[in-house]
Amino acid sequence: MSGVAGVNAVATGSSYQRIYAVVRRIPRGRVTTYGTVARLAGLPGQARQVGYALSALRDGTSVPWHRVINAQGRLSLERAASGAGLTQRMRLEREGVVFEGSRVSLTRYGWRMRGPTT
DNA sequence: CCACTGACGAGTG
DNA sequence: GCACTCGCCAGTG
Repeated sequence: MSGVAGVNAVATGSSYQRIYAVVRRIPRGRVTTYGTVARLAGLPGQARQVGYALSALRDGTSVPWHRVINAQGRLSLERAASGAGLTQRMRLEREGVVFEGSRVSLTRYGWRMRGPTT
């Protein structure tokens, strides 16, 4: 089971738990970028690590991973052949998030809006 | 130890 | 909007 280190790291003091803790704080109907999660988790500049941590999650997790998208406002999983991107989009739309084509307006749905005032 | 890859980000042309 | 480069960290061969 050492597929991916940290899957069970929930019991240890890994950075993973910090990342999950931040993701759990994302309000419903709102989205956040990997970079933001990384920064709030105390791992500035390690957006990649966030994606790595989220990839370790499995079905049935209590972490709302679908609210985490990339800085382009697009789903990093949209390219995934597993079809996970569709699941993510479906869950977001169900929370009221509207897609503009294949993109979400971070200015409007981004958590902790730092964009210009609409 | 080195090379490659990966749910990323920011900068440049 | 798209393609390319560099930076970051961890896992794997």
